[in-house]
Amino acid sequence: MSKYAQVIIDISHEKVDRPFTYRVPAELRETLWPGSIVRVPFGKGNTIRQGYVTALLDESGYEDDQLKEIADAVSPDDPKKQAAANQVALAAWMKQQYGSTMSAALKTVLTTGRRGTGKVRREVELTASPAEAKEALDLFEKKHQVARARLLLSLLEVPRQPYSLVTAKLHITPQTIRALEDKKLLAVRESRTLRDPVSFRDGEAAQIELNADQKRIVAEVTADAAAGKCTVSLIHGITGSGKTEVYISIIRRIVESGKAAIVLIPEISLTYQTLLRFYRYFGNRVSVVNSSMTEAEKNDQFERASSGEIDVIIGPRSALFTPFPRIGVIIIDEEHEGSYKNEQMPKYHAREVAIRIAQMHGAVVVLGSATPSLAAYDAAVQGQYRLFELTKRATGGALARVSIADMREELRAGNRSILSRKLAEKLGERLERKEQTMLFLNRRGFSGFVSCRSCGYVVKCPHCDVSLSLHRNGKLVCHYCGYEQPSVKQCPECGSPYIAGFRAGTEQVEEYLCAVYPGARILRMDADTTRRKGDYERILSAFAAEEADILVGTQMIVKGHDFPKVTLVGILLADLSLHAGDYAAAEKTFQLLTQAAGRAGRGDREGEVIFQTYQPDNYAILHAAAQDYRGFYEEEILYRRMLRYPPAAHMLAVQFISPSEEACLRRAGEIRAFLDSTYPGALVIGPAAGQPVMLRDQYRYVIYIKEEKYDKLVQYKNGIEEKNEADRQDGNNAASRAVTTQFDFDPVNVF
DNA sequence: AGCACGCCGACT
DNA sequence: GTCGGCGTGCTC
Repeated sequence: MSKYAQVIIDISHEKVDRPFTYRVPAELRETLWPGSIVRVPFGKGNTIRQGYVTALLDESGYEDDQLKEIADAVSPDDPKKQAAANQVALAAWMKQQYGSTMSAALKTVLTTGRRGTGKVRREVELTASPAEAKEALDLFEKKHQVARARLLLSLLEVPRQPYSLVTAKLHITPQTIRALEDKKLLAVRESRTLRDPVSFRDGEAAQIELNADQKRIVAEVTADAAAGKCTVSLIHGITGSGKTEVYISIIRRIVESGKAAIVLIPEISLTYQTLLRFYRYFGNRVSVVNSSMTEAEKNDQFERASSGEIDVIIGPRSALFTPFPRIGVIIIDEEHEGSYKNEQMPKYHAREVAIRIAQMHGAVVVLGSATPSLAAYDAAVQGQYRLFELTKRATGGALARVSIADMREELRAGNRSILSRKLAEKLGERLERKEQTMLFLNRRGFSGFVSCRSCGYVVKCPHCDVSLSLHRNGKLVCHYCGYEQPSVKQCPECGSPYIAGFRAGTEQVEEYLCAVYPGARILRMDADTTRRKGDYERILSAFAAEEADILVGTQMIVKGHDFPKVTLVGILLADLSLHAGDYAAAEKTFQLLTQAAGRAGRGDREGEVIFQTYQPDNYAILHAAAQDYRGFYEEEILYRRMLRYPPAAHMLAVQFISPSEEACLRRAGEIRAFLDSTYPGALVIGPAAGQPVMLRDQYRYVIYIKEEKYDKLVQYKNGIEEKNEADRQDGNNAASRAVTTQFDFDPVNVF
């Protein structure tokens, strides 16, 4: 019905990345909708270009003769085009929901080479011989043709360069490239092939045996899917309870009904074994994307998906945007993982976007985890998601025995070493019995909190109830509100002088172990020892092959492989992740401890787990030791409700980034004042310094807003965007131009 | 991204 | 002067 349409032109350039208003011809008024692909005249020459309708309007705000008319619409029943249009509508939603530019949202959603016929990779290649090129270069320099000379000189150094790099970094216009192309000095190459990343195949269509609990989940989820109900199901299943079999069974039914499936897995966690399982059931109808693939390779998989060549895609976060014509189910494995939150600009959460996509396609969403995120579990408890519990190990076998070692007592007894007496004793036994041990240092989120080694007291922010972080300047700082106080010399609780920041490194642990157990074979795994590609797999498979007795590492040892010979797992300092200085520290700790505990006793022998801690009464540690998720949830949700942290409320981080600290801080203050005066009811915190305050020569400050309703936060975000725009128009506000604003809804990492 | 316009040095 | 190339700005 609408007479006007907002159209984003299909040109991937920031300068034209804004909606343009066009008149809608009468014959298209019924068929256009947001997300339609149209062809429009654009620019001085009125060249016909593809565009995406983002909104329909009744009023344009322009005179009719100022506007051009849409030429035509791309056939809306072409499934490929429809998939692309869906992606654009999704991008529009993400822009609104997460506060990014439309170009960033489109870039995320559409990936590269979206032109159908695909200019996947354009490269400029020097075709002339060096002698010819030098001759031409001399000529250009003599004629003061600086752009041509610059390009040729650069190509003499690196003969083959990406087209985009040449135009962007070298400031070369396409005309210059074309001119040199005409002179036969260079050529523009385009490459595009569809590769299949899967190099193995076996046609074995194995049968899956499901127990009653698993069958129930499959039946209920597929019934929802068949009925077109867009439900979200959370499978809370302990390690080894057979979640993958459930996923595969659900996908099989969905695929039989002619729809596609997306399986999200955390970055790097896809093991070869899991992949093999999927291939066994879906053969060449399944594909993978991962971070080690090139853009072109990933794009090929997306192409295969949109043309109906495959039904199932497995991949990280970004696999969400696979342009299947009809999606039936989206599965998110290890749903609690932090890598589902995008840290780039639109800072979206895969869970939320998956639900949105499912609504667009009439699909179901399945979340699975042994330690669900509080957000997902709370939604399930509230009745927004279906909740399924898998409490039995499908393979049988008992859970490990967990005990807690009180490090305060060790200090009292004069033991100042890294290992408690109990862990040292058990470790000795394992070495004697030729069994393996994993020692785990949960440094994730470690931010230098200060605690008392005598009584376990931790210095916290009086306003935010999170641990204060010790900074280089000796001050204790809150990550949320910026509160500062000098460090303490004596424990305010018990008066002990043994109060200090922790220094913790896997290297020190390794050295210590070498000294105490000279005969033991020790492997270390952390960021240092896994620099190069393949290091990660190599260390884990060496340990699996029993080439070492002890594996010391950070959280990266918690995931992946099964080690049947591991009968002892020691968490060296459970407190480390407990005081990360963000509200989710207890949740992350519970997850890490539970997963680490799950590493012990995967074989036929019973496993043992020891948590070392200065806070043996902490609820996250106690519930993890008891392997009681529900108990942990009940207690943690109270804390979140009390302090209005997600998921009890929502939080928006407004981040300010600028090369000038003064401008950055001033802008943060201005926005804070703007929020206080425009939205008097809003709970605004900060500004606080980013962590670290300077990154890549840019200063970073942040303010937080807490609010019950997510929609309210979106309103505040829109308000800030409008103010930025208004200040920019005024031109007299330097801060609004020199300072970039970014939004992060329900942040998972401190900024 | 691609097109027009205006500026600037080189040469009839 | 004018020719031609390069940078800049604009595109509903």
